[in-house]
Amino acid sequence: MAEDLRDKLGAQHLPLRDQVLAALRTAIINGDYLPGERLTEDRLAEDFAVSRNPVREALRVAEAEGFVVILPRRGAVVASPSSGTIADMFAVRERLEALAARLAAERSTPADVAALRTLLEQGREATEQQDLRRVAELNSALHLRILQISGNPWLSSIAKALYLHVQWVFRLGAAERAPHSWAEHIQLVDAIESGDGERAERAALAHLDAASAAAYENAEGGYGAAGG
Amino acid sequence: MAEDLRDKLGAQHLPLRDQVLAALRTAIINGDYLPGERLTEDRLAEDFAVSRNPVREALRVAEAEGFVVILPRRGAVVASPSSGTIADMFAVRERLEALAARLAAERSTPADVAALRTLLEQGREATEQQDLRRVAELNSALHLRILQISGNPWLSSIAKALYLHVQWVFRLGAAERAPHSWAEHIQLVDAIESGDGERAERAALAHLDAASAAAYENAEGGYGAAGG
DNA sequence: AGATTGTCCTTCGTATACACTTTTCCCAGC
DNA sequence: GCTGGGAAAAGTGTATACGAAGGACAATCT
Repeated sequence: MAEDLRDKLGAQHLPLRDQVLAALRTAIINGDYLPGERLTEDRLAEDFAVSRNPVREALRVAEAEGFVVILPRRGAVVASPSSGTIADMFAVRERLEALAARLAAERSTPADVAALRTLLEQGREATEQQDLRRVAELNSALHLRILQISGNPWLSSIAKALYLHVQWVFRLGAAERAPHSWAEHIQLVDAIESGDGERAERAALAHLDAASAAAYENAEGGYGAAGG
Repeated sequence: MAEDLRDKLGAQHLPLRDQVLAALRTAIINGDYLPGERLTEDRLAEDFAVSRNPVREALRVAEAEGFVVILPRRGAVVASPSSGTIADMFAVRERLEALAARLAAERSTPADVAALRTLLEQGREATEQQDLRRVAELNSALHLRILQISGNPWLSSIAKALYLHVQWVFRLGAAERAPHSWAEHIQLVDAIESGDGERAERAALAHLDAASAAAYENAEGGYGAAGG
C-alpha cells in the first residue's frame, strides 16, 4: 500500500511519521485541509496510505506546532488562526527577525552575503517575469537564509515555525506584495553586508512592519479562505 | 498496571500520552534522565506503566520541543544542550521577555498587577526563609504570569518553552541567584504597573542580562551534571 | 590483529482488539 | 412540526502482537 512512499523515501531512512507530518503541514498550508476541518485518524491514514500509528504521531507534533488542535476523545481539527493571533505572530516575528538581522550582520561571511545577493538577483528576475510563485519561494529562502546565517539555532527554528504560520495564513497576500517587498530586501541585505547590526535590525523591522501592514489589509474578512 | 494513573487523571480525560509527556519533561528537567541517556520505548513504557504507544507519541512531541533527540532506527536520547545554545537561548529570551514586559505594561489590569505583587511578596518570604526550591518556583510563576498578561499566545508559548529549557540547564544556578533576582523582579513589576512599556522593556532586559551573566558563570564546565 | 560474520536488541510500521465517549439519527411523544 | 430520549455508529485511547529492517557488538575466521 505504502510501497511507493517506501521505495522513494524509506531508503533514505525517513520515518513514515515524518513524511506524514511534512505532507500534513503542506496540505494545511496549501489549504487542502481548511481551518476547522475535521481530521480523523482513519481518513488521514487512508489519504497517506499508512496505518493509524504514524498518523497519530504526526498529529501530536502538528498539534505542538500549532497546525491542528486536538480535543481529547473528539479528535483533531485544523487550527483556525484568528485575526488576533495574526498581529501576535507579527509582533513576535518582528523581534525575532530583527535579532536575526543583527546577528547576521555581525557574523556573516562574504560567502553568506554572496548567497543572499544571488537570491536577491533571482528574486529580481522572478519579479520581472511575474512569476509570483517563485517570488514567494525566494522570499522564504531569503528569510530562512538570514535566520541560518544568524547562527542561533533556537532563533532559527522558532522564527522558521512562525514564518510557516504566516505563510499559511497569508499565502496569497504575501505573494501580491512581492515587488515592493524586494526593495526592502535589498536594503536588508545591504545592511547585513555592512556589518552594522543596528542598521540591519532597523531594516528588518521596517520590512516586517510593512509586511505586517500589507498582510493585515489582505486579511480583512476571512483568512481561512486564503487557500481557495 | 496503570490503574493508579488512570484513576487519578483518566477521569479528567487526560490522555496517557499527555501524562507521559509531562512526566518525561519533568524527569529530564529534574535530571532524573541525564543528557545523553538512552530512552528506549520499552523502558519508558515500563517506567510510566503504560504501553509503548503513548510513549512513542510523547517522545515525538518531546523531540519537537527539543528535550530529546531521535535518531531513526536508533531511538531517543536525552538532548545535550551545548554551551553555545545557552547563550543563544538567552539572546532569544531577552527579546521575547522584553516584548512580554512591554505588552504586559500596556495591557495589565489592576488585578494582574495585584497578582504579580502577591507573587513578589511570597517570593520575599521564601527568600527570607532560604527556601530556594520555593523561590525558584515563584520565580517561574512570576515570569510565566507576565507572559500570560502580555496576552500574546505565541509569545507566551514560545517564551515558556524557552524558559523550561533554561531551567533545565541551570536549575541550580538560577536558584542560587534568587535573592538578587527578586530585587530586579520588583523593578520589573513596578514598571509594568506604571503602564510605561518602554520602561518595562528596559527592566526586563536588565533582569535577563543579569540572569544570563549569572547563568554563564555557573555554567563553567558541565551543565549536564546540573541534575546531580 | 584486522576484517567478517552472525546474533541480538531496538525501532518502525502494521494489524487487531476492545473499552469508552461522542455524535448521529431514528422514533415516540407532545 | 418540534422536542426529547435512547440506541446505533463513529472515532479516539490504549494495549498487544508480529514481522521487517537497521545498528551494535561479540565471536569467528583469515
